[in-house]
Amino acid sequence: MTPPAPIRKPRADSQRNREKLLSVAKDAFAAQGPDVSLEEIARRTGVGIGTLYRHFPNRDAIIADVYRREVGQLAGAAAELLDSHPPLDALRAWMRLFVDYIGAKKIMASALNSLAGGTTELYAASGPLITNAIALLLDRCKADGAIRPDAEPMDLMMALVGVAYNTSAGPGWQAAALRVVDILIAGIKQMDSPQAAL
Amino acid sequence: MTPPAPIRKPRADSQRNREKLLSVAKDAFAAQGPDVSLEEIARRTGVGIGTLYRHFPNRDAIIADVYRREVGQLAGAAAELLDSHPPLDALRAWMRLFVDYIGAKKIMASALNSLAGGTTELYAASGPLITNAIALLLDRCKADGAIRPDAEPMDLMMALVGVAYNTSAGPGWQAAALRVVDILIAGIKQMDSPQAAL
DNA sequence: TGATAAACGGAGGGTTCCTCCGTATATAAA
DNA sequence: TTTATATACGGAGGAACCCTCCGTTTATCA
Repeated sequence: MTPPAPIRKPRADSQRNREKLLSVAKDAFAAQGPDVSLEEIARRTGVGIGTLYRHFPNRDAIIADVYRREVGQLAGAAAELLDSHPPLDALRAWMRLFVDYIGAKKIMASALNSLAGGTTELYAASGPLITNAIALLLDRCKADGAIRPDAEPMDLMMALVGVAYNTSAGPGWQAAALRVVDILIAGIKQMDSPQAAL
Repeated sequence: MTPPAPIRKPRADSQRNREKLLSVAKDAFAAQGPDVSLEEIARRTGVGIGTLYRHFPNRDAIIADVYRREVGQLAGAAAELLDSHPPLDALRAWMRLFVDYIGAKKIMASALNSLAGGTTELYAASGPLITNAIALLLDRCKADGAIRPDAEPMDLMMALVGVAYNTSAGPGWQAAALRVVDILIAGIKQMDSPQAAL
């Protein structure tokens, strides 16, 4: 099906530029939110605006690429936590991690948010990663009988995004975020399981 | 302190235009999100861009005004529900209402979200209304012993915004939203109260 | 009916988005 | 090495948008 492999090596300058653009964009987005001027990013990177647009056809594309890796790390943490903690603890720990992580980078929150808004491309890039991570955690918890069997990954995801987004709001947000995580945990516990009484 | 009351009646055309701008803006925001062109709004309204800017010094101002009333209605519903339902039921019903209501108008979600993001003016306009509504509901529930006494209004608010924002995402979002509401309700129930067993 | 404070409208300067295309260069073949 | 060319680069430029400024119009009040 694939036509004979392309003959040429990708040009080195191209790769370099792409890399550097992503790095600059990451900082810019983190510092100024998702509305930074793309021309600004190109300028700071030291390339022409045309170069930026050749690598990333539009703003969403660059956002998606920027935070694909980050989301990957977050998703990876789920498996690690499960290795070292009982399922329910792992779930709680991961949820806190999620809130911290996303809260620190608002772009990601608005990206995850836009799950709804039509910019599906963004979600398509990283949504499944997160969903799978949550699903993994939930499945283990269910296997343990620690949580109700009808809990859906997306349910938690939706709530967490909201919490993460409002993170860093005022003083006390951190405590608030932890409280919400605990409320969610309490809410999905299996009510008639032994642990529920805790 | 106030200087002698102004002598002139406000001009009729001014009020008319302001009203019409708000109405058009409301539809435009609902249909296209918070990034609609203000010139477009002025155009559709049939006034010059200058007129729009005289009435609303910037985009945030117009958003704030547009959704101030809506939020007011939502807040009012809390009291009504409390009149006709037991506290916990009222709370659940109101939360569902919140999700539906905000979900239908993305602007409001992103406005509420921006609670965090620095655009505090937006939140200042309507945030307290919502917070008070939730506080009222929670207080009644606490008085009944139906929920844990440490539940904070903002906690629920944060989670709800996330759910609302992702509302209308894919098929099944509605069911998902209801599930999350129930998870939250379960999470804030007073565990050792009589109702908890339900 | 006039005077005038108030409101209107839109031109215009600045910024950003994204496209297009002539120029430069890294790669591969000679 | 040299040459040919596919590939990438850079930035000018048209369109849309933001918001300001100010000359013109008009609703109010005497």
